[in-house]
Amino acid sequence: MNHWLMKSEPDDVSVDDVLAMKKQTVAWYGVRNYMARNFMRAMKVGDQAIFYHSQATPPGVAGVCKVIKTTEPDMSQFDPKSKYFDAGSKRTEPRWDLVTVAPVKKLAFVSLEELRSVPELTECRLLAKGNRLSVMPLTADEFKAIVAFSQKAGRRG
DNA sequence: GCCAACGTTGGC
DNA sequence: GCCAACGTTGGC
Repeated sequence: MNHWLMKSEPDDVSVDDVLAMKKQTVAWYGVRNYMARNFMRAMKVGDQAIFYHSQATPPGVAGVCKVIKTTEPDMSQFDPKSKYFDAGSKRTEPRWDLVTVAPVKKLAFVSLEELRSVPELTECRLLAKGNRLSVMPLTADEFKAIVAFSQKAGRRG
């Protein structure tokens, strides 16, 4: 099983629904970066992903989800009304894919600032200056360290 | 709102 | 194929 970190903006309603466990599944549409897309293509059913909120105050991790369906074409790329529309993508040769995820658990929130204090994460791309990648792999150690830090933070209150 | 980082585009 | 200009992301 592989581990991942997936970013979303918290004003994306479907994402809040996941964290609130209101939705059973969420199609992870809107990824428009080739590297992030390629990481999604490498995902397998059962892989777990840390749920990260970017553009939030503060930004940080808020939950764990798992892949329940591997990549398929992201249909929003063909919708001229969508902000994710890509005029250059052909239906016969879709450029962008999505995976479908389901919530596993909500985590006690860990801010980006706190993540910087986790020793296992010093090499993690998430913490690199200027990082913009919205989907990235984590090592098992990095994944475990984030969850453990959150559990510690949760007990601390 | 600002700015650093960096991916993408387009002229050549 | 290079690279400058441009656009977007994301932290602050």
